Amino acid sequence: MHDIRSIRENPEAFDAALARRGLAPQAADLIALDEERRALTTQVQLAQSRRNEASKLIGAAMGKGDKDAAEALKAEVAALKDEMPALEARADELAAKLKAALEIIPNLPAEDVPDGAGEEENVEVARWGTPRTFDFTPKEHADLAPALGMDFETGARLSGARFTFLRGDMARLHRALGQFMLDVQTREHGYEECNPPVLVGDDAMYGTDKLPKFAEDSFNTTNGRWLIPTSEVSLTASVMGELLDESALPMRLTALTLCFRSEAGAAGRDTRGFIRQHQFEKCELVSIVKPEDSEEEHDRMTRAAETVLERLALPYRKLLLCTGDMGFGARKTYDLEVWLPGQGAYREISSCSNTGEFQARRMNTRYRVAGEQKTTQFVHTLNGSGLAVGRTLVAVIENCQNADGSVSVPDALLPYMGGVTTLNPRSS
RNA sequence: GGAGAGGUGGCAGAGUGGUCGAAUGCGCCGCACUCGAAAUGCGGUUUACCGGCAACGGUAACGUGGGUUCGAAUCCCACCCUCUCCGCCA
Repeated sequence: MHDIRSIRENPEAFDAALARRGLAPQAADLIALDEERRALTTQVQLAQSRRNEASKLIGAAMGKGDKDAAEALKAEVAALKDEMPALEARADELAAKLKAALEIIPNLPAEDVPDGAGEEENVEVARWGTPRTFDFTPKEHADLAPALGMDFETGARLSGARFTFLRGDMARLHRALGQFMLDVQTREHGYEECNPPVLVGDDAMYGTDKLPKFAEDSFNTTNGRWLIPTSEVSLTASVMGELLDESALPMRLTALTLCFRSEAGAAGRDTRGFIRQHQFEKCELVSIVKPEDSEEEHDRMTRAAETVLERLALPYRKLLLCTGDMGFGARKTYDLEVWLPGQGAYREISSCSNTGEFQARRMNTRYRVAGEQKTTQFVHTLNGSGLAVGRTLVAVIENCQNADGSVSVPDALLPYMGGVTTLNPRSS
């Protein structure tokens, strides 16, 4: 959510930033709306002020037993009350209109974000690991994994397309990945392990900028709750509406949860395999920090995600997203893409974003600043995947496959596998 | 799901129609006393919005939303949440 005051103070900068996102200028319209709103607000407040004043006088007059004076004042207030509801309604309407306009405008890109129209213009900033050379033709996971317990048919039969049923060592490997990620983030990077609700109310979704614009991307229950598209929602909104003490920051939270996405806008994309599911697990990282710390925290968080890939010996590259490919709430985003030898391509496995105060404004999450004239300030929030478990499973399968169709368990996961070192094709 | 109690400032906790943004205590900040500290004393200490260069003035907020009233933390209605007991249940 944008601050109308900063738009008012610097409309050119606002429009210029929107232009970098490929959006038309809006500052003039917003400011006009806001001016009208403020004028109305002042009128309403003046009327209220007069009403309050008269009411106090009525009390005083009645105390003195001056009934006539009290009645005269009552008549004056009654007249005032005839015109007030219309003014108030108009002021509320304008405020709602302004809010409706502001809440669907995406965050402004940070200065160092490259301009670009789409993913082709993202900038690769780092590359780690060397893709393995195979002495056989590596298979795609969708071909290899069914024999190892990744049961697409049963998933589809139970729930439809984009659902998968994992069995045996495949299910265990999936679990091992999740546990491993959680352990790395909690033990090595100082994130607090959380186990949040995956069903949340409108406020949590709104606060993390998933509503109102992206309602169709998530599943919504019949009694008005939402299945979280990512535990970014639960973790970030855990501080919704709070006035935090400065000593509570930085707050670093992680959770391994199911995530649910309708994939409404992805019809036909990645329909095969385990890459794009309606339900998947993700180890999420969320940081709540002071504004001056968010840039550095963004790098730290991205490193925390990279660490998991490096421990698993999975080659990856790091992209700085261009303005045209960034998500709605982000002011700057790094994507990590893992190498998939079966597909012969790098595929997104993590996305780490700094939203600045964009979400904090929506959630109304502030902290107390010691010794400042302005005593409260919005926090900055960041979120990142550390990592998406399902896609990591895909990456392990493709990178660690053997000629006989088996998959070797990465060393880092052995402590979690109860003696299983290789996933072997089932005989049936 | 049923019955009862309750939701007030950073925390605890008064307040049942006007002078209440709200007593008191704790916490926090400043000052005094002290070599220093503790204790004690004095003063200060909610947030958002509107107007104003500012000083400051105004409006709103006592779980949320409506209503009654000249006037609501206080009365009425609905909803949400918490606690206790019962029922059910992983």
